[in-house]
Amino acid sequence: MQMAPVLINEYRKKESNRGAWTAEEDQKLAQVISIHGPRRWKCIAAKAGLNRCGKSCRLRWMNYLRPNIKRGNISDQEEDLILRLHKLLGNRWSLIAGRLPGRTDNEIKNYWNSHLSKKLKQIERQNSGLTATESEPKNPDEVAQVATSAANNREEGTSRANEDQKSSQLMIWDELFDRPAEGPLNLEWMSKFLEMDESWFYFA
DNA sequence: AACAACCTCAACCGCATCAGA
DNA sequence: GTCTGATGCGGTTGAGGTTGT
Repeated sequence: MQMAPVLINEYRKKESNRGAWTAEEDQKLAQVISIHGPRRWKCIAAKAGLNRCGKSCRLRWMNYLRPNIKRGNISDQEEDLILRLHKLLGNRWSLIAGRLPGRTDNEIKNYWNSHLSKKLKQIERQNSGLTATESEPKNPDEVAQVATSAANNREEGTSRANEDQKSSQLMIWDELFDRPAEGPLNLEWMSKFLEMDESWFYFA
């Protein structure tokens, strides 16, 4: 039996709450998760008395209520990292988010779609306006390097001690990132990269 | 002030994968 | 081996806010 779209929507509305979460719902959800832990989302939704599906509860927790969620603007360093990781991993947002503590895959995906994809397109357009020789990348990282040069420049204001520490860490960092450009992606390298401790990504 | 166009981001959807029965 | 429910992921949508005319 085929339902008209409007009827389907009405039916769904009666089934469960949809749309933005209220503070009350957040509170109920957080309370139940604090007792039972973040699993068995269907049960959690029922226990919290929320007229929401488990999936919706999970998403709300993962993207908003979870502790240590970092909210607010993406820093230059984070943007640099996203660009590099996206170049490496493609649209594997959860993997990228895994290397950015406190950031969610949804947040990074949104940031990419609204900011970075445009930024890259703009850079590509600029490059296409140059001569063939000028526009030819010096190495495969060029696009990301151009996009992040401003961020790197801003780092000049940091203290000397931090600079020394950064430069040594960046050498290793760059070595890791440069390696795949030399040839096909190396699985050993990839797994090494993905297992790296989060602290590698923050030089503060 | 009013409207349109654009932007941002929370939330939803469908599909794939995993784990347990 | 198969089924089923739970979970995770990436793509997409749409409401609300902002900016431009």
